[in-house]
Amino acid sequence: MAVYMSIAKELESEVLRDYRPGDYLPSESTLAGRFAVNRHTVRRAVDELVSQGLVLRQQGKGNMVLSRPADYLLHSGAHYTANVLEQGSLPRCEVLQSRAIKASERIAERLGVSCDSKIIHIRTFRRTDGVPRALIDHYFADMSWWPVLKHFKCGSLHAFINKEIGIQLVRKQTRVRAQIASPELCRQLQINHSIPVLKINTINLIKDTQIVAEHSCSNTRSDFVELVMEH
Amino acid sequence: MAVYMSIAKELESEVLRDYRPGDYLPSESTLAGRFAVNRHTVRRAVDELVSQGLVLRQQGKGNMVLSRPADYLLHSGAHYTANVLEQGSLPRCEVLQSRAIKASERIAERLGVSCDSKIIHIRTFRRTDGVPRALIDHYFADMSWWPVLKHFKCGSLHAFINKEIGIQLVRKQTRVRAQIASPELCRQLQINHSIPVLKINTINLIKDTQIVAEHSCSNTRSDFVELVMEH
DNA sequence: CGAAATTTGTTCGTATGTATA
DNA sequence: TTATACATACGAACAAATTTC
Repeated sequence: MAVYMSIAKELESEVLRDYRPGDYLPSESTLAGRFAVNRHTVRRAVDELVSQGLVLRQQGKGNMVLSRPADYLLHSGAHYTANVLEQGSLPRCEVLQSRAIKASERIAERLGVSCDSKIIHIRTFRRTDGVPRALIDHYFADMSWWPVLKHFKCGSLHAFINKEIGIQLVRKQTRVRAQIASPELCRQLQINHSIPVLKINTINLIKDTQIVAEHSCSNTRSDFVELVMEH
Repeated sequence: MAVYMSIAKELESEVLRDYRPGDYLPSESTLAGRFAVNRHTVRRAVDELVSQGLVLRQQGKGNMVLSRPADYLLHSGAHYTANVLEQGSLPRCEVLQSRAIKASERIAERLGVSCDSKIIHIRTFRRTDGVPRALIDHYFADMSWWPVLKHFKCGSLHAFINKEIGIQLVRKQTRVRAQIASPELCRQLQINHSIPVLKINTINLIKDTQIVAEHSCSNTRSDFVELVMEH
């Protein structure tokens, strides 16, 4: 095995055993001295920890140990299980943004409206137990809902629509993919860049019709969440 | 901007414009000559493409351009979409391993059998267009299927069961989560460690009964797969 | 089949730049 | 301002995997 790999493994086990989130590793020069290798070799080892999401590099400052990444959490069996159908219907969420916008090409296609049509965009944020869990963009095709929807502040969005507009939404399609989180999303979800996010896109119809009423796009951190579908 | 970054961007645009999946980049030495930098610098640039999932490093062989990765594909709308229902039913897969084993605690629970029961384990591997796509472990509760199942070599597993045993399997439950790929999985799926894998677990019943016949666990590379569910 | 050439992978050494304390 | 720590870049050498002859 390459020298840097064995150093990486040693550092990893030390970090897991002796360090707490927020602690700093010894400087790269110090580690190079300790392992009697060139600093490049230590850097390559630390690279491994960084790509595992265990450590954050900060120029001029040091290499900080992060809170436990995906792998460790998932094996703890303590993660949260979410039903894919519940997007938009969960009671606990807060509105980050609520506005009328012009539909982008992609959104317009999904909603089945013409490009540059005015649509409603509501961005919500969900946490459970104080932990940021998901950031969801909801798009609604029918601008006549705006006077009502703009007053939605928190709670269950679909329940709000049902109560205030008298319309029930049903899921037509769900698309799921996974990506590494963008820097912006990392900040918002308070995760390390190495933790994947589940991108869950839905299309919702007005019940008993084929009319597309809503398109939602969620970014859900994958380190605590497992999607469940009963067929 | 760092030199390696500008080289990375130049290479990225060239790859997207002039290369097709399976093509090889010029050797690192050649690129170093062309850009008049040290080979380390070119390597660092190629690292960027690798971590984007655009290029695959192969020692002794070269740096291969992969089929379009997440970002590009997702925006082009041209990426591969997989229906979550098709796990086990797709025609193209090869068997890596086929054996009778004792059920682990976790698997036994999912299959609804007692711990240490003998069960069937079949590991299959799926590629499309020559690109590794998923590695799937299938577990079957009924050992009486073994004399038949051990002869399954390739094709569609569920079609094989239907034909040879006369039993149709239907999906009961699907669970999806995302993780960073383990080093072993990286090798098998030929992906970089920074690309997440979708872990898709299913429970399948014998049609028209509540008997659990199969539990499958797939590891699917997420850089060009999107799961689609029609409700 | 085996040796040589090619290509990527690792490690050292050295130097300089940039961010932070 | 100075010292520390990480970031980038060059050069050299050898190892390991693959292809070519």
